[in-house]
Amino acid sequence: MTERMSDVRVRFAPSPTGALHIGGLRTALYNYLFARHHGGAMILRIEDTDQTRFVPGAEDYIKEALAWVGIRLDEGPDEGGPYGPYRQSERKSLYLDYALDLVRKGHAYYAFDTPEELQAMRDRLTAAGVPQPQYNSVTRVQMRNSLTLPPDEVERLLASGVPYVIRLKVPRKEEIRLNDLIRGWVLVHSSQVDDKVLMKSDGMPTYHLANVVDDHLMKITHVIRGEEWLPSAPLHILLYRYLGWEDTMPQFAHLPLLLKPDGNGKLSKRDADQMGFPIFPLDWTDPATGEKAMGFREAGYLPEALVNFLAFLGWNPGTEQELFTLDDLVGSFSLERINKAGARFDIQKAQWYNQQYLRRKSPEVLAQYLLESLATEGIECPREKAIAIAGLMQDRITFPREIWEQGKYFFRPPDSYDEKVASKKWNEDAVKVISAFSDALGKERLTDASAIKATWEAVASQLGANPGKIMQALRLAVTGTAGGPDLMMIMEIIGTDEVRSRISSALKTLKVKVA
RNA sequence: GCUCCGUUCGUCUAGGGGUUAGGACACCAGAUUUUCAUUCUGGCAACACGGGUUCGAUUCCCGUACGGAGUACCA
Repeated sequence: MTERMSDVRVRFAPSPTGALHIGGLRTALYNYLFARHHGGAMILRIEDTDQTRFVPGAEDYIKEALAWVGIRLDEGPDEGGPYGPYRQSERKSLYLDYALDLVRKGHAYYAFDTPEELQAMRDRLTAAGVPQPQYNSVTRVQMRNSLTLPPDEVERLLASGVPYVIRLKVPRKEEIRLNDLIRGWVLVHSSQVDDKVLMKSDGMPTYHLANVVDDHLMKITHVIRGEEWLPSAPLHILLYRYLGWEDTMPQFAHLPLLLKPDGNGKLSKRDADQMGFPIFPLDWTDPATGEKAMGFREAGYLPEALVNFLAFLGWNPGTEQELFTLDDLVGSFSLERINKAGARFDIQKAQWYNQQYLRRKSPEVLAQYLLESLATEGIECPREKAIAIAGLMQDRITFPREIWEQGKYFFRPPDSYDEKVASKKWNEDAVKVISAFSDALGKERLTDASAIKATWEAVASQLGANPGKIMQALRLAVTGTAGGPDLMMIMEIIGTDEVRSRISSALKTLKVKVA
């Protein structure tokens, strides 16, 4: 199954126009899972045919994001491979021949219309009541192209170097069928498809041509991409047919979209900003505007949690198992179990996954996160101590940084005290026992939690108090807060001298409530 | 508008002609914990609507509604 080599070849083909969207990451993930499950190849192809939208750094960002979540590439711009280059801009010279081949066969034609002329056509038709004017089998006869112009005029224009595009000549009446692996048979009438531009006037191919040519040349067997491509899939079918590649055409699988958490529509950066969660895998700063966006990595999400969460947005194994590592997913994945309907993005589920994977980490690994937080705070801490703290905090946190955020008292005396607890628990009894406890600590040199606990209980019972009842007051004095891990362990870690100093401060600061 | 795609608890989903419609997240309650968190137990909560087909439909078919995508010399 997973180890067998096969001829399955899939590709993830993003456009380097900015940070990789989380939906794009999921598409990459599904491609990867499918490839690995079948022992096939995973290819990265950069689709940078739009020079106006190119964003420096975007390609590196994409690669780093894929690497972060554990998606390994078999072929790509960096990996190389037998079908390179893997950047479309570097394949530019390839595409024109295929477009010309289509022209020769009568399936494509030159069009010389200027943007103004196109706009005029649309305006005219809109005014005449056509809601969405298209350049197609009926309108092309009124435009300036090699189907309407005399041949010698076409020759002259081509030779004169005026800008032109090559358009696909879509038949007027034809049914185009597509057997989508997720949706089944999809039927589209060719009258709904317009004469798409194949070659732009700058000499670059459009997505449609480049995509089909490259998928064919790279021997792609399965095209797994977002549902937004479904409407143009019939066009691609036509292209394969006219290019003579229908026999080896890849199979298509159009993935359901990731939707906004509430409301409706595609998940967007704006939603993420408003609701305070990331939408990009890694932090991203737009080089043009300087605008920053938060990443899942920097927000404290573990890659295995993101992967598990993303995989389950639109796919499930059909069992009740919820936790899947990347390798588990590779083993269980199948296109048949992908849903048809779009999935709302629920960040709470992502947080739950994060918690689960955080629990599974060793305290040693978690301590590393703590040490990083401490370094930025300028606090030094022995590794052993960090490990002990990480172990205590492990199952009460959702993000690694919370070890520090919720456990500052391990390193600093409280700068304030929880008022609710103070007013409820800081009473004469408590003060009496806590002072006596502090004195007792001063006489002995206790270094472990159980000895400290024994002392606490002894002092309390000597004074006729219930050690449990006034424990909260002690916790308040030592940590300033109401919650946290076992107090005795906390005191062991910070040491009894520090405990005594904190008790003394608390005794001075906190007022005893007069009954 | 038009074309295509979709619709099971609030969310992610399982299921599938006869089920007490299952799980997870979230939420609520109880237990445990000196506290918080964890953990455990329990609870709330769904087949969009209308027609068919059928002994029987949430499941199949057709409509309707609602939602999504596409409709560029962007991908």
